[in-house]
Amino acid sequence: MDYQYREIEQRWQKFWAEKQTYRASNQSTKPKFYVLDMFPYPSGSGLHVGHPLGYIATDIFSRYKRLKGFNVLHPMGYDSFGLPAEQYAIQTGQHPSVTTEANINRYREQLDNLGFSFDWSREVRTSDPAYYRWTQWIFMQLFNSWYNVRADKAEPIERLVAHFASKGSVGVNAVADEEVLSFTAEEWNAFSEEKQQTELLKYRLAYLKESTVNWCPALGTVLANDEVKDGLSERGGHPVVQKKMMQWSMRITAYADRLLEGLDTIDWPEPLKEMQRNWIGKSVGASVKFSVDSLQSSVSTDDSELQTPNYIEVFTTRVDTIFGASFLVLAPEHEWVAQLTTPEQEKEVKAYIEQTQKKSELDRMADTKTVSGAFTGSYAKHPFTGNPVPIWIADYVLAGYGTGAVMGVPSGDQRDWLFAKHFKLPIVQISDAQKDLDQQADPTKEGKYINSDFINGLIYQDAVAALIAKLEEKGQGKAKVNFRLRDAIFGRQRYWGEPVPVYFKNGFPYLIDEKELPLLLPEVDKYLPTESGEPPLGRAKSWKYQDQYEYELSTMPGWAGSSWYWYRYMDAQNDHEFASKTAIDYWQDVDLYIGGSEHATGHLLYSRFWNKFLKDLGYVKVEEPFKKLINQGMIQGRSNFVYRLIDEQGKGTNTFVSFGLKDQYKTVPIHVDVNIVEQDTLDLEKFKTFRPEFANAEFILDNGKYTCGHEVEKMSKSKFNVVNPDDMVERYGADTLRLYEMFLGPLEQSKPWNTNGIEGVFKFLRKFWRLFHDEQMNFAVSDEAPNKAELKSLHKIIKKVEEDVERFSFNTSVSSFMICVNELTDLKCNKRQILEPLCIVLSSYAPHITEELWSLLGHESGSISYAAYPVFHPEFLVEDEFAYPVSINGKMRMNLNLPLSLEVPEIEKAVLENADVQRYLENKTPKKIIVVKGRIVNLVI
RNA sequence: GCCUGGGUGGUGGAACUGGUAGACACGCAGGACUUAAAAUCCUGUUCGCCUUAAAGCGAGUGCGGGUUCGAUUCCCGCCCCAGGUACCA
Repeated sequence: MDYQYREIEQRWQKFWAEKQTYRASNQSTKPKFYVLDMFPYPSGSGLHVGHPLGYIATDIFSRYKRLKGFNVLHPMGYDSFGLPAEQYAIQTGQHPSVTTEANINRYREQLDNLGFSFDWSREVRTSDPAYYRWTQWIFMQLFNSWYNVRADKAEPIERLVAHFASKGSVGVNAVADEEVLSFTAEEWNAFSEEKQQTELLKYRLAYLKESTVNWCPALGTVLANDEVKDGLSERGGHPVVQKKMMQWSMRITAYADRLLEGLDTIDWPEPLKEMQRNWIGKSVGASVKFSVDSLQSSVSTDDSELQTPNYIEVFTTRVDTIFGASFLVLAPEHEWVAQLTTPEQEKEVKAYIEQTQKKSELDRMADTKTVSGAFTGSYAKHPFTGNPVPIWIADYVLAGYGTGAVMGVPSGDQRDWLFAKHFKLPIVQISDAQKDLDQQADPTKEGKYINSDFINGLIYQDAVAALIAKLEEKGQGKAKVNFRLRDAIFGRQRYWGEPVPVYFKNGFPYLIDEKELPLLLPEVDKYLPTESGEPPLGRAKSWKYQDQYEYELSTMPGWAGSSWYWYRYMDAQNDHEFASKTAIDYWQDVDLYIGGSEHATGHLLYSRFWNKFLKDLGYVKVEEPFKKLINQGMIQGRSNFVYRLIDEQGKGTNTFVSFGLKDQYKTVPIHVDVNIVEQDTLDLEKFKTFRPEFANAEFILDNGKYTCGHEVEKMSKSKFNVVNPDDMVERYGADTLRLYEMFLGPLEQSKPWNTNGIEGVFKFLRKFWRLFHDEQMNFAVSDEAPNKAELKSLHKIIKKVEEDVERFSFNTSVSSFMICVNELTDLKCNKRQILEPLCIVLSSYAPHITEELWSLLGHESGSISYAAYPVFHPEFLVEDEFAYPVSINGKMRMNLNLPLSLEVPEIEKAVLENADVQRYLENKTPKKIIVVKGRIVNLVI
């Protein structure tokens, strides 16, 4: 029989499903290996050919590890809460669960088509109540926890309450809101419940607080920082504005340091780690107080808590440059600008503030060249010299970072330098190593300090230490670490998400009882906000706790469900816990995680955060959940174009010009469906039916055919460049598609999809199939003993695939398979002792064809999936002769066959005696002869 | 600007620790089989020069330099492409 890929593939897919071949057990004597894919959001458009790239890689790896004797966990599921289903529901009235279900079924069909070895008994869906019940449960743990800095971990809130009740707020070192109260134990115990709850909320890891949020009016919801790109929403590209709202947040900042340090312990791509480092944005420096007399005197208020202090606090990473500070700059939004502005400067300052307010966020970011600012008229006092330092405002200082105020050191910072030049402020040299200060700032840390009072003559480290000590002594500052990372907003004013398991009593949030989980998403009549602007859950009838207390109306953000899902796979059916202790103890962490780099500062950061939290509470074992991570490259689309001739009026005609001739005419390019183009040649008949307007199309051909132009773009329906994996499977089979996607190039690299090369891989599989068959296509395998050449071929591939898979170089394996099959074809090898192990080696890449041949080889009951990977024997690769490349002056001239047993002097002799070598030498004696045994010979004349 | 990758034939790419650059495919050209097509197989294919041919010569891994017997690989300077990021003090 010829290679009937469709029939073979469907039969084995059914076999695997029925026999549950890939079901993993939580108990095994084998070592464990956990291979995870980033689970997909099941979108309405289904999978295109780019989506399975990572899944194919993980599947090859999983299958390989099974052959190597590992107990492999390789699960799949769906991140099924999210915006698109809800937007669709708003438009059609269709319940999101209905569309989601339909999309999932479609995804499943497409995934099954590719022969993945997923353990589907562990499937998870984040929108399933049996799943989100545990997302809600984790939220409750976060609400019930605080971060103890001394222990450097999260602890139950009861421990904090106990501390307050016995010792008051003294001795508490927590990551908390800024404005926490100081109180004694007696005071705490005398607080009303409301006051106690208000105070505790400032410590909880999941907390409700009025904060400035990214509000997206078009989507009617708030967004997390990572969901906003350049002032627009990541989904849909709608404008986002800043707004103050009561919002649920997650105190991820408590974990900033651990999130940063953890990066050094995990095997992730460097760019990804760098992105997380930048996102966390740790700056080590100092905060320094510059006293301002005018501040205190200008304010009079009785409430001591609200009293304006008599200083401006700045954050700097270069406290060593403090003697070069010739001015202070505040953000225009800084809260004391009005109080600092003198009557004479009022007009100027007001005008400047107005001017900056007019600039949009985008303009302000884009325009970094123009120097602007205004003088407030006030002066601060330099903490060491006591000299007056003028206070300015300028929009290059951001209100949201640090303290919203900086000290201007023009000799050390380029922005300060430009500012000083522009406004003619003094530029003071502070180090003997600084150069060309009339040209630019010189931020060097080398050299010794000058013009710097008591640090004169010191080097950088000593100066910083001396300054910090002095600042602390004077109470004018301290060493400080600043983070860019902000707490993550956790509520979304949307319907299709996990309800927050919280109700309100007297305006204070309380958790529902754990026994009442899951808190089910209620039915609503419409998926829109209420008339009064409440989130959609406000429409639900009798949506009240114990029929009297209002539930929280926001739902959780998309990242909630994906921040712990890898644990659910370990024990997906558990009704009592999110996963049992035994399961977590066994599987521990993810050994290999593959997915896109777009999740760098979202999912991958939140997941690490929740994981660390769960570890603090003792629920999980490891500090980092994903040991090794690989970003697969994006598969871009490759669009094809036809060129429509346009007439004098510039109107499109009915004639289309082939690519090679288009420059001779006036034409416009039009996207054409890549599925009616082969090797860039257009199928003219199919084109006429592509769109009704093309029915009578005429063509100007080039060499009798119509050649299309092409361009690399994002794969999308509107560009007609979407290639569906189902079509590929139909035409070439899943094994071919799997091999081809790997053959395309290195996994991490982004590349355009191009179907052109797939034939080569298809041919390879058929050639492989023919090794097992005679001329009449009857299965024919001999039991003859293999010869040396055959064994060499086999053992080369055994070794190569082992090495390639371990370093995720899947593309080179495919080439090597081709070489191996080409060699065996030339040797006319049909020997069982060669072909049987070869089948095993290839089975992780092409599971269907190898499974079929495996059964034809007589393994009728068992699947090849659990065969043992063949053992590599180096002796079969040993050669006794080697074709030495002989170079003259580094240029390769010839090959010389010599026995490998020869030692260096013998090789030298043999080479020099060779007639061809002599011809090149032209009777000269070489100055030098380099011989590397088994490698090369180089003669220098 | 900064950070991280990367730049190799007509195309995708290979060359893992410095040792025969272009493996393996696609495409293209030519040929075999066939009434024909498909399928399959064979030969050639980095560029340039020379030659009837065999062979030979020269150049060549973004550009310019360096180290080395020998550099796609290491070092210095520059250019370009992709991704990330930003008045972060």
